[in-house]
Amino acid sequence: MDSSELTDTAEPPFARVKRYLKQGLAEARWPAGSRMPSEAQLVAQFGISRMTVGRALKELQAEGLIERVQGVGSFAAALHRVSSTLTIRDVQEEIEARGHRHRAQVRLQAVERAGPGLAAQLGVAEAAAVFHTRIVHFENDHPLQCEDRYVNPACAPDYIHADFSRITPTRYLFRHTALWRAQYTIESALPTAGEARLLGIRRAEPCLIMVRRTFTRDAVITLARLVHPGARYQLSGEFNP
Amino acid sequence: MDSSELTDTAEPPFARVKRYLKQGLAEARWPAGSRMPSEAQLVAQFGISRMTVGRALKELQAEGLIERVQGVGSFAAALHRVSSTLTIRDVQEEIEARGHRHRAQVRLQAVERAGPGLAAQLGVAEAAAVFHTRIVHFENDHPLQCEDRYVNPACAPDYIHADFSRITPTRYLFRHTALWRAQYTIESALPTAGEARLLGIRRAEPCLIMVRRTFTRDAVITLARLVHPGARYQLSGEFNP
DNA sequence: CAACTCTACTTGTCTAGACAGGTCTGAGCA
DNA sequence: TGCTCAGACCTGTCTAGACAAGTAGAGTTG
Repeated sequence: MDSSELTDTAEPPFARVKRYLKQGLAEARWPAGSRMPSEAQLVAQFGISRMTVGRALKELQAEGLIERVQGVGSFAAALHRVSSTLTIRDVQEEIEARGHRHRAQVRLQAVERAGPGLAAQLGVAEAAAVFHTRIVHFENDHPLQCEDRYVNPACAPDYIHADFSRITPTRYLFRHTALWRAQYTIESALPTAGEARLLGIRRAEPCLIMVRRTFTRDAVITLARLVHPGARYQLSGEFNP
Repeated sequence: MDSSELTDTAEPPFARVKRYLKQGLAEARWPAGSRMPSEAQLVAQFGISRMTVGRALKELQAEGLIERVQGVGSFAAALHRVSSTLTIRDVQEEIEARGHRHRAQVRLQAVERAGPGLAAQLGVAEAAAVFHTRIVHFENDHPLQCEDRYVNPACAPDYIHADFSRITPTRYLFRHTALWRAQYTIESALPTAGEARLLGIRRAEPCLIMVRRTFTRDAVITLARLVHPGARYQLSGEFNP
């Protein structure tokens, strides 16, 4: 085996340029806000074409590591915000990924008339019919999530007939609607009396609550309130430039 | 003004291809998992070069909308996970972005000896000296965050002399260290007695707690516990493919 | 029937050059 | 002094073609 080919052959040119620049950024060779080498300089330095250098820079820009301004140059980003991708997964998938058993208990599946607040949030007429489900999700027979969900019948007319002990509403809606946009908020609060009962916890136990609204291109699909016992649930993630 | 140039002139070819594919995905013209048009087909359809089509597809892949397999083809992604970028901002920046006033109260700034647990988390020797600060951040004179932070002196030797009523620790560390990686967890829990006192809330009030560790390339910079009163703080975000 | 090979198709990457459009600076002019 | 404008330099985008490498299926061989 030739010892000369450690990173040479395997790594394509654009990746070499990226690695070179990333390393320089990590070592603060180009302090935040300062000017990075121009495309032309990198072309000369690495002996490759401008398209290839451009690709490396474009990807670094997409990762938020540098900022580029047409006509001016590329600059080391002030990493004043650490960002990472927060993935909102289907609760069943999440539980099974941990190697545990998922079970869902349907506590409510009904057609209701929308009150004024709900009608506004779902973008339907007041007193219009909406679907309402309340489902408790268990991880190895411990309640993990209480899912209270309203669905716009215009987007998923058969939602009310689905069997949610077999497929989660999230999965069902992914499969039967064209998702376009989603909004969420995450907060910490106490559960309602009903939620505490369904989750088998005391009313004083703090919960991580996520409220999510998803949209098609021009309508609201669903409004969901997901309540998790604080002691059993946490979001975690990583940032790795 | 010619009415014929609505989207033609302004939109570059690669963006047109992206828009075409995105729209098809949103309309479920290519259901999740199914085969998308190949590069060659798009080249013929749009009359542009393969590099340009490739760019459009590569960006859609980076956005998680499609999956590509060399030698096989491109496929509509099963959007089983809705993901969005969770940005962890400096608390001062966040408050000022809302147009409010930020004030910090330094309650502790000391050198301590690391206990076994802390030493392991910071990657220092047991009983080594570490910096410890506890700061309360106010938004318009309401306590918003209690920040309990340990810092590895090897990464920021002058941290202990900084004036944290003028600059937040987050900002200070961004400026004086080379950030490489960060980890966080978010959970809902009750504050400790001391935290409740500092935040001026009851011990029974749920809090959103973020624990963050940041790293240089080979050492831990800092371990921070950020406690927010649940009633006053929520994370929110959006997902927009 | 099983194993192999060959071929068509796909994505991954690169080149050398081109034009467009934005920014900055300094020279020349009023 | 202050204004304008040309040139230098930068990124943004595109082209036409090339080779590499992976997959799937058809056809061939043992």
